[in-house]
Formats: sequence, structure tokens, C-alpha cells
Amino acid sequence: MSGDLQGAAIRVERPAKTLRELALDKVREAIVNGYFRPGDRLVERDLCAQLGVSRTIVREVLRHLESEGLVANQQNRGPIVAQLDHDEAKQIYEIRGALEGMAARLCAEKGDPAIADALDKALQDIRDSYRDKDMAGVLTHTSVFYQTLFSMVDRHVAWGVVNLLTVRINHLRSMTIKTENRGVQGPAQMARIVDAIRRGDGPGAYQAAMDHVASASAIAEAVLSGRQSVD
Amino acid sequence: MSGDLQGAAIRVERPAKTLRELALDKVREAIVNGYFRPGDRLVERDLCAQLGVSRTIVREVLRHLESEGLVANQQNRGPIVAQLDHDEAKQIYEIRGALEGMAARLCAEKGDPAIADALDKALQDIRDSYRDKDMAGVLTHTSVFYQTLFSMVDRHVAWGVVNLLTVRINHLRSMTIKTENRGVQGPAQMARIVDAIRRGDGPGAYQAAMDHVASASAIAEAVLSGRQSVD
DNA sequence: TTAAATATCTTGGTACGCCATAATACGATT
DNA sequence: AATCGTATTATGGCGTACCAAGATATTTAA
Repeated sequence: MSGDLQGAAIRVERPAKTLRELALDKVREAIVNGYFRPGDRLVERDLCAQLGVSRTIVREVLRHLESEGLVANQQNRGPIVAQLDHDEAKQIYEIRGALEGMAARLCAEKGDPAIADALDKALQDIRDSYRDKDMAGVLTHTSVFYQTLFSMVDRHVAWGVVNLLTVRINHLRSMTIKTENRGVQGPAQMARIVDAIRRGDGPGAYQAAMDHVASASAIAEAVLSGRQSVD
Repeated sequence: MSGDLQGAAIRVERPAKTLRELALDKVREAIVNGYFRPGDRLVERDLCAQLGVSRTIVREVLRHLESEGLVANQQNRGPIVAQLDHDEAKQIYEIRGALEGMAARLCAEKGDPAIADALDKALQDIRDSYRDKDMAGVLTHTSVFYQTLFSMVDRHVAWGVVNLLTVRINHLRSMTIKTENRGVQGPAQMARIVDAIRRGDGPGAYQAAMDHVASASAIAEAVLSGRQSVD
């Protein structure tokens, strides 16, 4: 990694992160990985203390997360961590299916073998993570897989949408991947996507991507209705 | 529980709008209808003066619009009105196609005649607006048409996504509908969607919706590349 | 025991001030 | 005159303090 292309090589990359962005990431993280549970109140001044920043920042962060759908504001009562109801989760999976299916079809139609190779690599990382029982790794590499799917055909807007929706069902994702057999079935379904792409089979890739999301959705639904009684 | 139902019936709806929401709507409006042009700087203190609110509010609003994609923040230089490039617009149309196609298919599969009736009503409003050369009305009723499409099958999340994306291409929409023949062609294409839904023809509805968006996208592209030279 | 009154908590909103940085203007040096 | 360094200004990033009003908890009075 020495001597890259001229100017770019010596450019000094500043952290460039503002305090607000740092705080935003922290709080989003905290919500996504369950430190704050759905329904928990997010009291501004408490967050100030916990994050060590001013109310100004906290308020901006809360507003941002609100527009992401991770935080809900109740009339005159302040923000809470958004509750994900059953039906909404289903809708999110459905949208993901439509968009990931679209991306898969586009990948297949492009007919660039490098795409399937890149996807295979990501898929192998997923398999490795499953083998090592590294569930955080599974999630990460699954994200990489889908990001590849979208970025290989330059669909960053759609990827943004998928990403936005995905954070809202993150805790469901981490539950579905722990499901019995998911470590075998999941990668197998993803392999079908890659195969269809490699064959240049657009409709097949679309269908395979849809199927994969559909099965994740079904598992999520089962998990959700199972948990209902535990709550 | 008994008293709640009765109470809800006569409950007086408060404006319930916070100052922040009011300001958010104002600024979004201003961007969407072109009062602020793409690339314009949005200086916090100037906005405070123009809106008559404090900087805190303005900052929250800017953050919100940033996450909507209407405002872009430049490193150390502050926010500007986001510029919509060619390719991004195309991607947005593509996503709309996928989601509206999905909604249309679901409507067709549901087989409820009330859906087609409601859509026909919206469509007639669109035709009337075209006849009266009321372009604002065309946009409004087109929105109603699509909202109906989504809400009739309870897909409010997808509708939210479509809505979010649509504001970013709003100025393109207002240009495409002014195009030659769009007043005839547009409603005709939408009628095809409604017909397919009425017939219960899922794939047909999907395809009709896709076609409609695709043609809007093509016009937008033409308009965009045409304007390039005018600018 | 219940109902009214009061205190507390928390958000919505405002005002003001400080610092850091980018851009610009300006002045000095060669 | 061209270049370099410096002062100024505009602006965003961030913090603190304060007030009003709604929601909730707590206490007091009947």
C-alpha cells in the first residue's frame, strides 16, 4: 500500500466526524444492539449525561433517528425507542424482497463474472462466520453481500433505502440467523442467487432473492409471535 | 376501556404541530417548490431570521431534511440544497417502479372492487385537473392515486419510502407533466393499471405500473439532458 | 378513602456566548 | 509585481442557562 496514485496518496484524512455524528452512531448502535429496548424512554438530559454532550447535540440526534424510524416521538411526552410491530416488520421484509430482487436481476443481466465472484467471496465469509459461531460476523458479511449486490450495478439509492429499513429490523435479523438450520439454509439460498447471476438468469436471480427474504420474513414472524407470549 | 371509545369520538384535535414541524414543512416546501434552488447555501442564521425561530429549531430542521436527502452537508462549509444528479433521479424512478408495481400487483390480487373504484375516482380528478390546466392539482391527485394504491393494501411503509423519494424529484415531476401529450398518455397508462387491477390480473397490474413510471423516467431524463444546455 | 392541590420531571423553545475553521481581504517583503 | 503571511469576517459546531407548559407523581385536605 505504498505510493498510490499521486495526490491521493498523501492526502491527510481527517477524522472529519463531528461530535454529533459520533453521538448519532453511538445512540443508533445502542438501539440496534438492544442496549435501549423498544419502548424505553430516551430522556434528553439522561442521554446528555451518558454521552457527555450537550442537549443541542442530543436533540439533533433524536430528530435524526426519528426520521430514520428508530425513535418515535409521543405527543408532549418525548421520544421513546420505536416499537416494531409485527405487520411493519413484514412490510419491511417485503420491500427488501422487491429491491434486492431487482438488484439481483440487474446483476444477472449485466453479465459481469466479477460480480458473482465478489458475491461468492462474501458468501464464503458468511459461511466461515457461521462455522465459528460468530453471529456478529454473520450479520456484517450478510450486509456486505447485499451491499455488493447493489453497488455492483451502481444502485446506491436503493441500497440506502434497504439499509435504512434494515436497521429497524436488526434485532429480528440477529434472532433469525440463530434459528435452527439457518446456518445451512441461508447460505444455500444465497448461493442460488449467485448461481442465477452467474448464469445470467435475471428472473431466476430475482426469484432467488425474493425467496431468501421471504424465508427470513417467515422465520421473523415465527420468532415475533413466539416472543409475544414471553413478553 | 369503556370510556375511552366515547371520549375519542368527541376529542378535539389540537393542532398538535410543534413549531419545529411547522418550520420543517416550510423549509421543505421552499425547497420542493424551488424557492431555494439546488446548490443554494442554507445559512443557519439567515433561516432563523426568515422563519422567525431560534437556531436550535433551524438546526433540527436541517438535520431532518438532510436525512431525507433534500439537504446536503458539506464538510466544514454547512448545508446546501441537495443537487439531484441525472443518475440518482433515474434510480429513484426505478425504485418507485418496483414498489408501485408491487402495490399494484397486491391490489389486483386482493380482488376488492372498491379498490378499482377509488383509483378511478382519483384518476378522474387527475383528468379534470389536466383539462383545467391545474398542474398543482395534477400533482396532488397523482399523489392521491398512488397513496390509494398503497393504502388499500395496507402498505404504509412502502408508501412512506415512495413519498420520501418523490419529494426529491418533485421539480422533475412538475416538468414531466407539462410535457406534450402527457395529459393524455399519463392518465391512459394509469387507466391500464386500474383495468388490470379490476380484472384481478396481478402481473398485468405490475407491468402497467412499471411502464407508467418508466415512461415518466424517460421524459424526466429527456428534460434533464435538455436543460443541461439551457443552464 | 377519595379528590383536589401541589411539586416534580421533562420536553419545546429561546437567547446568548464561545471556539474552530474557511474564505477573503489586506498588507509586507522580496 | 508576485508571493507570502496575517487579520478579519462569516459561519458552523457546541455549550449553558433559562422559561413555559404538559404530564406525572405526591401530598394534603375533605
